[in-house]
Amino acid sequence: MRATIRGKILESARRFFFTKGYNKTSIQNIIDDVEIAKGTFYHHFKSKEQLLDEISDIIVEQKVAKIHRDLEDSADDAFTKFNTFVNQQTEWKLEQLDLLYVVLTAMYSEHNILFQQKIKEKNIVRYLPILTDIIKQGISEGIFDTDVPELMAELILRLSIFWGDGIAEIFLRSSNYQDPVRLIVERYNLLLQAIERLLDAQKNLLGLVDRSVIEEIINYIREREEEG
Amino acid sequence: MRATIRGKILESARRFFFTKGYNKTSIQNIIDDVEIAKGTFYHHFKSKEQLLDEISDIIVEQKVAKIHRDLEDSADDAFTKFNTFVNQQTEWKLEQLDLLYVVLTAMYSEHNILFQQKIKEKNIVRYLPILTDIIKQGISEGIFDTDVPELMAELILRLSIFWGDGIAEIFLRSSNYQDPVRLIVERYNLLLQAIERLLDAQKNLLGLVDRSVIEEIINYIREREEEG
DNA sequence: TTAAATAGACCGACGGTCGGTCGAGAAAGG
DNA sequence: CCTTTCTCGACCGACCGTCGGTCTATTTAA
Repeated sequence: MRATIRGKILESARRFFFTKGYNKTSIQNIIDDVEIAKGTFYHHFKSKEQLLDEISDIIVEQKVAKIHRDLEDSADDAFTKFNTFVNQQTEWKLEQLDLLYVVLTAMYSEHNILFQQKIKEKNIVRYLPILTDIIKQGISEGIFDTDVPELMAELILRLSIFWGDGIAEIFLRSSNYQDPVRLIVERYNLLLQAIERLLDAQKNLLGLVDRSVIEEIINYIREREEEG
Repeated sequence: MRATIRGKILESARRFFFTKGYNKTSIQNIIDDVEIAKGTFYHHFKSKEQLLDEISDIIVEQKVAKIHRDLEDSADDAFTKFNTFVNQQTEWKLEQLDLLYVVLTAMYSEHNILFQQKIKEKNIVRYLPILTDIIKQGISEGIFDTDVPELMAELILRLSIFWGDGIAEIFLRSSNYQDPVRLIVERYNLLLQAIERLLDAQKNLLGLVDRSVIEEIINYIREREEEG
């Protein structure tokens, strides 16, 4: 599949979007990289934005597929499932630590807002049923309490995503802060505490943050910055 | 101020951004409208983005100034101040009902994501100290409870803003829903309930939603849509 | 006289279009 | 069964209009 022209375009564009940003990536960049002509590109994609849509779809679908794999046939209680759900979000960051700084920089630049937004929207749509199920299970197990599980799931998703923006900003400007690790841990913990309160959770969700993980990431970013 | 070329440019651009969107508004549109030449524009603004920055500044500052006026020298308790703070956000919508549909459509189109984001960021920065003060007052009055008032204020702001996106979407697609008013009231109330839980509020913040207000807005939008 | 303001021709880069080439495989003819 | 003809669509790249932005000349006002 990746051997086809279409696949090569997607692959190349994805790399460009993640390193240069969507706006800053020109169709010319992509066709030079894949070594095809303008017309060939527009034979396969009707517009630059269609390309963006397909790529953001692929990214979200890959993540969702992994969550489903992690959760399927699980006999875990809602509390454990919730942790699986949360941890899955940070796993990628560690696996791809060498890419994280570049990706975060590109993702949160002004040239990538559309890409960012597409992924956010798709994340909400795809994660919503998963989180809703977990919350409903938690209600029936008596550890969560809310009248509107689906709406509350959406609220928590939106909060987490938008809150994540603030955390990413600290990552990116970590050299501007005295103790970025503390700030991030503080923020991360507050999010968990907030979710606890929102779900009226009977079990403690806190203590999930692995401080050393955040230190590792920050140190990595610091090194990268020193290198230039 | 509005008689100067600079003021006219800002005024014209603001109108274009709110009706056509930032991306779709060309410098040519603006200079044709104000009847000046390219060079004149670039004498006053170094880039299109600087224009966007100034306009989003103006918008946010106007709203913040009004909140400050509403809250200054107030002897109200935190609960009342919180209501003032919340209501201020919906007042504008009613005052400018004739513009609301156009503005919402433009604001939430893909051609205006940057504008949207700039305003959101500036909203957070400028509202944060105001909300923080209210929460701190509430803590000292014993009606709110949180260890980190400032962080919690930021979290609530981010949540409200991102949640507002979801509500705006329903407004815009209200003809697709059986009962958009119910959906919006439901969502609005959930936000208030969420804030209550986040602040561990001792007083009830609910019941603040004026259902008739939302009905009025929806009906107005419906009429507009029927007109074409 | 000089500095600020205004003008508009001009530039390169961009996303997107369009007429056209060309080779593989189906269809038709022997 | 082989050969010729025809059809299809992947691929090409010159070209277009639009855009944000620059530059230099001219006007205006202090």
